[in-house]
Amino acid sequence: MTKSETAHPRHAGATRRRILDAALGEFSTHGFDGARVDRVAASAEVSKPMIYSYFGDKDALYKAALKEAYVQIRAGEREIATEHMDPEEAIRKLVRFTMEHFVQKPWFITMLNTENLRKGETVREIENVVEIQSTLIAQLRNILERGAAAGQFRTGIDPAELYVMMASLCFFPVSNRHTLRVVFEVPIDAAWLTRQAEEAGEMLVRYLRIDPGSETPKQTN
Amino acid sequence: MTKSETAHPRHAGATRRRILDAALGEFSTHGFDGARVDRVAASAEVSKPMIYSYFGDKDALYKAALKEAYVQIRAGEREIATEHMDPEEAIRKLVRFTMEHFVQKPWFITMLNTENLRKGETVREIENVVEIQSTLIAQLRNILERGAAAGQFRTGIDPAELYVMMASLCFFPVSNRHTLRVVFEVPIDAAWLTRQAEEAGEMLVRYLRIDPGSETPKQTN
Amino acid sequence: MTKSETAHPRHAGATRRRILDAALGEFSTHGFDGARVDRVAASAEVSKPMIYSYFGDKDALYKAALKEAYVQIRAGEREIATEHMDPEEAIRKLVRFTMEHFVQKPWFITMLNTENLRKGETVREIENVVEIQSTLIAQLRNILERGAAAGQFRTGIDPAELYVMMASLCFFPVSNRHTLRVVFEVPIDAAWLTRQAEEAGEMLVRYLRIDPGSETPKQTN
Amino acid sequence: MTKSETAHPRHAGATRRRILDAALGEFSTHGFDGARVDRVAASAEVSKPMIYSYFGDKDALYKAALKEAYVQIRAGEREIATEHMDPEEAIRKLVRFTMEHFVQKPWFITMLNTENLRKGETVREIENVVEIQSTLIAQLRNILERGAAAGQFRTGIDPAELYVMMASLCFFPVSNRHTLRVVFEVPIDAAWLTRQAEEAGEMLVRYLRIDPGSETPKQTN
DNA sequence: AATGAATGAGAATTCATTCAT
DNA sequence: TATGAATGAATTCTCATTCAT
Repeated sequence: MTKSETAHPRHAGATRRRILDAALGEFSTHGFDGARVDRVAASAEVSKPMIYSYFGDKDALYKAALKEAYVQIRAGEREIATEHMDPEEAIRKLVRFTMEHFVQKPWFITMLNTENLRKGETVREIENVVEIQSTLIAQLRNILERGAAAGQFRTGIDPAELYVMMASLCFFPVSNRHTLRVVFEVPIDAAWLTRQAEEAGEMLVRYLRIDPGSETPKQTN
Repeated sequence: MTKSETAHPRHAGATRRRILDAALGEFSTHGFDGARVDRVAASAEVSKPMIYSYFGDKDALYKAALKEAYVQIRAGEREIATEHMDPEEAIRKLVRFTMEHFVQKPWFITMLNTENLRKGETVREIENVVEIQSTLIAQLRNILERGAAAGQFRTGIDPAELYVMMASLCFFPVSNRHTLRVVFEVPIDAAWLTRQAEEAGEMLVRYLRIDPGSETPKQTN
Repeated sequence: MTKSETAHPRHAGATRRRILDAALGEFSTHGFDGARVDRVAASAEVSKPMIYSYFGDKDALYKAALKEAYVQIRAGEREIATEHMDPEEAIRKLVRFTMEHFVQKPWFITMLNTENLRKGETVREIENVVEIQSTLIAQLRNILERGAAAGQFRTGIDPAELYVMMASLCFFPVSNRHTLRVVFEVPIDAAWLTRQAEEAGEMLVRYLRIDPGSETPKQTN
Repeated sequence: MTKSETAHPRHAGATRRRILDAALGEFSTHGFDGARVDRVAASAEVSKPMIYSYFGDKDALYKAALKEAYVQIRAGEREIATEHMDPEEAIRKLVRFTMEHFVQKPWFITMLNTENLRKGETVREIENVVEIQSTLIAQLRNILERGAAAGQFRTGIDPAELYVMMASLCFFPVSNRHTLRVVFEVPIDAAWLTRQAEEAGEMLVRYLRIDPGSETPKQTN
């Protein structure tokens, strides 16, 4: 279905980049079916045939844009350094960072939503997806280990699951801000989200901390 | 249902229902732009002109489906009764319930994502949306008050914000299960989600509990 | 690739017919790749979507037109009756008829040429092609048998092969009239073709007649 | 080759040849409208602008390819020598040769079909087409004269018309082999065509031979 | 002489929507 | 109330052709 994204290895320069950026903007704004190749062309200031020449077809363009979304996000993630911070502080920092990331790069969230609506059909086809995996998980593992070693954190916490929790707390309010605003009249803006990130940090830290009374969380079920 | 805002309020009954159900299925499966009026007609076993006669146009059909999504979800929420439970246990129950809700009615999540991609343009137009607002928030308020009164929970927690946190923890792993599965190789299935709900409950309870050492969360930033 | 030509069993009437006739005209005039769906629509006086609704896609339309070409030709062939004629005369009549057929229905020749350029990919897909097989072969078989019984014709002649010879002699000068006219300055017109048919009849008859001197044709190879 | 009528007569040599061969292959395989300049370029291993530089445009390229088809075919025809053969044998040899020619150079047949679909618009424009006229006609004239002089053949046979008959018998089964195979289940392969050529030779010879009984063919119509 | 990059003008196909009955 | 038939306006994708170097 989708042609290779390396169909034109000779094409290198700026044109491909411009198309890719425009495509990322278009797909993240309108979803796959709502995206228009015409608009990508206009926005990239190239003719439509160039898009087909560089990328093959709409599916392939989408695939390239999706991969680009991951690549850009992961590139940003590589910036934060938490290795030498106090574990609790490191967790809070990661949450803040994640929230900011989602707020400042809203296309990432919409790309993920779009791709999940498509049941992940396209991510699956991206080679090396696993390799571009979040570095946050690695950082979380490190923090968890250091926190446990220092007697601050519980043991047995899976970093991937913790990552999902952290991402959840940041993703949802950003992703759903429009409906939340209307339906619950929650005034979601930058300040609200910043505050939410702090609370999420607090929540995660409390979740990780060794319970003064009992080492194992009591099961009330 | 109160007097409907649809174009042809004269229509009622089973046909309208079938169309609405079909539309909800279609929009939630394919998003707004990916949805096909033909498929709605086929799935509802009516002719296309009927849809136009009953609902006006695709936008109006979408609006009706979106409202229906909220209505159905809220109807489900009215079932849970937590008023007489232990506050901690009530929180856990609410989380479990929310997760199950999202898992069993996946169309709700995709409708919300679709609507947020559209920047909430349509929810805004739905009359009485605020009225169909989650009863969960009311329940949370009650639980928080009872917990605080009992000396178990901290005070000053906004129920709406707590609701967002709870929803976040349940929504994200379900909504993003396809990409999470591929990118992080997290084996998201029913069992995983159930476990995640338990952990989310634990997390929320710990977040709410009065901290033995310090009443107010320390700000390390 | 090609959708079923019975996609719209409810569509019956004149519209389908008009499209089919227009398509036959278009494909036979321009070949498959030169044919334009727009022109078919204009010529049939319907909108393009109707064509897609009735036939599926260009391939399927072509398939229907090709089948129609065979059907129409075979229908014409059913008219000639040679059963009770003198065998030699019957042969001559068949040749004359075939030539006239090709001259008066030139779309048949171009459809065959078009289909052969496509290596018969599409005829192969037409159900019951063999059944719409030329009735001429049956007639030839009958004539050959009667001629042989009457001691006029040689035996051992394969009717299909004889049919190919007869068709060859009529097909080629019509099919290639434009190039023949230019390259060999042969003035191919109705009269010329009529005369050619007479000569072809003579040729076939002489080919079939029992050789006065030797029963078996001498092999000089 | 005499001074070419192509747009850029300055070009010559191997590159032009490669393009021409590629074009002949492309046009004969796909027809005019189905032919792709890209494929010609790829197959000739030159860039597309080269093609335009050498030949002008697609029409001109087609024209050159068509002329080339005739030139190559006529070049082949010059090889056979029948001047000193027994007239009957010469006829048989010519038929065999023609059939082989068509079988081994199938691009000729498809080029002719393509050009006839275009109503000979392009042959007409080729300068000197008449000069590259089949040498077979000259040979046939010679054979007919010798045969008549020897009392073997009838007189009054037009060599051009005889050529058309001979060509018909060889052209049609090759040109239409795909449809014949499917529709009449005639197993057309090399052996079948060879046999057909023998029968065609027999047919032509019988057609030409002086009829012992009646000199002039009887007209029964 | 040669080509990588680029595009205008189509061409097939789709889809929300309406007409006629 | 109900629908089979029909279409205008896109939308994706292609292709002959040219530009710039």
